[in-house]
Amino acid sequence: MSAMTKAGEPRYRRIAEELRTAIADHAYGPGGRLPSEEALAAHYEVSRGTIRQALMLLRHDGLVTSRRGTRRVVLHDAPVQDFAEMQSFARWARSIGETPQGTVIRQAWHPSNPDEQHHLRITPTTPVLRVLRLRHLSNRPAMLERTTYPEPVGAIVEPLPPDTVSVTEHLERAGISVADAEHTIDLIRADPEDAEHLHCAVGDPLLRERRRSTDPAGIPLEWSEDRYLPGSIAFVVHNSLASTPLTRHLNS
Amino acid sequence: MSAMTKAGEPRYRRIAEELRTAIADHAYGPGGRLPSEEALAAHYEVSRGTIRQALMLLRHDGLVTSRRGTRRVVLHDAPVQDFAEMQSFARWARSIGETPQGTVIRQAWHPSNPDEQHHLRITPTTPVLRVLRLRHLSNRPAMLERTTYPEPVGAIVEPLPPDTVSVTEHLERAGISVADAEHTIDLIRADPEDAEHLHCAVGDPLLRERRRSTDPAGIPLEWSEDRYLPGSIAFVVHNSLASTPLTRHLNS
DNA sequence: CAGTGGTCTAGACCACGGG
DNA sequence: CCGTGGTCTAGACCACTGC
Repeated sequence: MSAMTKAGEPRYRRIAEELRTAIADHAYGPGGRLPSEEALAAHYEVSRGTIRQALMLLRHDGLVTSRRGTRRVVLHDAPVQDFAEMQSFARWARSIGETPQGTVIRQAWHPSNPDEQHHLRITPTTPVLRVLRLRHLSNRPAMLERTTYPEPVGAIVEPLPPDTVSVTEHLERAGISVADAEHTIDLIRADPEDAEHLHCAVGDPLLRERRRSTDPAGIPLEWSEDRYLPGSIAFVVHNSLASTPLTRHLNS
Repeated sequence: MSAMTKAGEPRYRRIAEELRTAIADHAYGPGGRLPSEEALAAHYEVSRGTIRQALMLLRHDGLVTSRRGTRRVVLHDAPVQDFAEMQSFARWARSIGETPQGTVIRQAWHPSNPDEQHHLRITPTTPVLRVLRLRHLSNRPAMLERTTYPEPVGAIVEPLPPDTVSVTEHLERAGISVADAEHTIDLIRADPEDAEHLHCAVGDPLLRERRRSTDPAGIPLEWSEDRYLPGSIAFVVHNSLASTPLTRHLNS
């Protein structure tokens, strides 16, 4: 929504946007049927292939079904949350009407440990920047973030003011953008450090999200372990036969 | 791996499978570069479009990168877990070498409550089948599952023996298959019923997964709330600019 | 049976990366 | 500058759904 449709955007993305809006405006459903691909192609004056690309986006977002033989069916209303919002705590907070804050508690360069070497795919000799950051949601502590950056990214993060609200947005301005991320979600107990900063008791349960982000070339940009106070957050995943990004693992 | 390449499978899927195997055999990387689309098209004797469909699959699984201007780069080794395994507790358990078990504790038809009506998209008058099921992993209690089925599915589930290991597989045999699912993951405290069956204390933290599954036409097949003992499980999500199924929500 | 989405082809041009 | 992937076209045939 908002931002005028950018001219530089590929045609199929703009069409997907229009369809999203139409669906959000209940032009078809839910439960309603979309026009056929043929009809959409005629309407937008593009080839069927382009329409299919647009529909693929809606499909992966769980907005419409797709079955051979039948018109596409509109599912529930749009969740409308994008990659940028998942990637950035600050952006997410703003999108739900909360005020994000961040405070760096500790930050220093260290020789990387084996765990970091594995996740960031670096060699043992390389130093990394470790940052401990407390995140607030509208003045209440919500999450404690332990992030490790490899050298080039760390060099950009290090000089930022300790109360920087969005590190991600600074990195983007520096030309560093995230293309992929892998998240592991489980439950953990607060250690003394967690307890101190999140104002909870040692041993209290926390929701843990470990995350590795990579750039478009597949080079790791950060390895982070975030611990959320319970009650403040839930993670929502959509998956389908078409794309299955969610897996279940034994905690080891 | 294993199963002979089915002839009925579309060409691009078979190619994706071959590429997966090649990657798993470290034919290129990790860090290595895939042949160009042009070269792959020539090798498999298909058009570039078909190759791109195959590569799209690997892309969504986070197996390879893709950037204009450069060859695709192989990322980490294959996670190899598919939709079927995420959808079925029994299949997942077997895939990690554990023995799954299930016991129905309670099962009965009820008039649907507003929550169920919303998630299953049914009218207030429709009855639903509520099932309380305890899941074991190699003889240890691992998860307590509260599932609600709408009428047609419930009618199939009801007569199953209480110790049925895989309900999903029975449904498939009856021609009912899941195409989409939405999962919400958060943290919750054990209530007396949880505590009794999971052999934990009331108030102990549990990892909760709420799930709605729908069939290819978008019709809800089940609404379930699963509570896992901590330490036994983690959820892993992969997302990218290309597809973002993961979102973060305020718990309300 | 007609209509629809799934697969596939053989081209084309462009935007970007890296030498 | 060249090679690469990203976008797009205009066709074709098939598999399936639902009448």
